[in-house]
Amino acid sequence: MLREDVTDAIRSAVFEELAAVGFARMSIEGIARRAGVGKTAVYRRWKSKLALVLDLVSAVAAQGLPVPSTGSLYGDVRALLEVASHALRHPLASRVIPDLLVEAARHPEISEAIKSALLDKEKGIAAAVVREAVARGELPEGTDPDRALDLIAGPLYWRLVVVRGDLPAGYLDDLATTAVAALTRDRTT
Amino acid sequence: MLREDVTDAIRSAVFEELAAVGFARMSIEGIARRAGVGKTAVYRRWKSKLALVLDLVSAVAAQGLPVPSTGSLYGDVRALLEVASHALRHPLASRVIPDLLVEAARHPEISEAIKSALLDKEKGIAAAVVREAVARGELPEGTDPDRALDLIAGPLYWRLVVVRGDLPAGYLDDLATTAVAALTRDRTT
DNA sequence: GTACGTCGCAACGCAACCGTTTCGTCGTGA
DNA sequence: TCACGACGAAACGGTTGCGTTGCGACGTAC
Repeated sequence: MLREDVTDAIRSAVFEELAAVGFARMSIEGIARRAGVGKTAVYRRWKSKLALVLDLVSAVAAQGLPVPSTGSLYGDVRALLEVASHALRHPLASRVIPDLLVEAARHPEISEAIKSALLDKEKGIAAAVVREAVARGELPEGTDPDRALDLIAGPLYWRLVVVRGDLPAGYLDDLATTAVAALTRDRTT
Repeated sequence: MLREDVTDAIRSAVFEELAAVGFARMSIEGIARRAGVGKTAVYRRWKSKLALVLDLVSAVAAQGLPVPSTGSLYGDVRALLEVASHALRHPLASRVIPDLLVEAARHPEISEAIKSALLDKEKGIAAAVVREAVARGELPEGTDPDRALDLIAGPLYWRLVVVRGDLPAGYLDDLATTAVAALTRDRTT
């Protein structure tokens, strides 16, 4: 019977190592060292570096993302931004997420895992938020949820991850207001 | 006298290698191999992998970014999106840029280089576009150019780089219209 | 035509990591 | 009490890249 505390230590080490050096530089030896564990213990559980990371991603996926339902489009969007901004400012996650997104361009398995663990769920959430807003009459029928996600998540990701700028007080409120206005506005001209 | 054709071959190889395997996995041996050149030729010119990349980035920076001046805010924004979408869909640049942006989080020198070669220039362009729009009366005084850049570049970067989705016909027009509307709208409530 | 510097190539010793195997220890279940 | 299996540690041979060195070939400037 594999010891669960060892398994947990390895999982944490993978996360930390991923944040520290990135997927490309991450090594099994480094993970075992960080976890205070023999390489044997790692290889007994996973067969490769890739398998370790895929396991980590699907573990994150399993815990799911909260689906906001505040009763208003603004409230839902604001809640989405709140959650996303926390993730993108988490000291470890803020390094791991962009790193894996970039690696996904080179590894189909990572791409697939990230897609089903994160992007598809976000798309689903956006779709749900849009659907409810349409039902409430806040948005016109036929509103494109993918475009909605671009407008909601894009500016935040750009600022926090790409530019790595700060988040002034009230900025999330402003982004939410802006996104709602952009979605509400008739897409004419 | 160093042979210029060799220098050029190395520079190209760095760019291609960066796109193929990323900064983390890139090796001097791989670059020399790809350039069809001895390691000696590389070390005679640059002292490390980092120096090679910094040189590449500042070479890109030197050629500068076009500053749009179409006479209207929409025209300028649309032109910005056009240029950015080309860069982010270029088969090599679309891999190199996100990779270096992520590496920048780990290497202050890369961060600094990218910042002065790309981000600061983009901010400058956004500032110029906003300034002219204010002068024309299209935007209110005190419009935040950083926020403007978030709203213009964020959705596009999210779609092309993060989600790696497609770009439907008319999408850039729509993004430009949306961004202009978001900027124009009085930022109340 | 001679001298110099760059060229590609190959080899150097060193370090890190690969994935595997062996070993002695320890904890648990039968 | 005993057997079994997971544990950490260490070593294995092999691969890759490091940064350096020595080599003979080539080309150009003087």
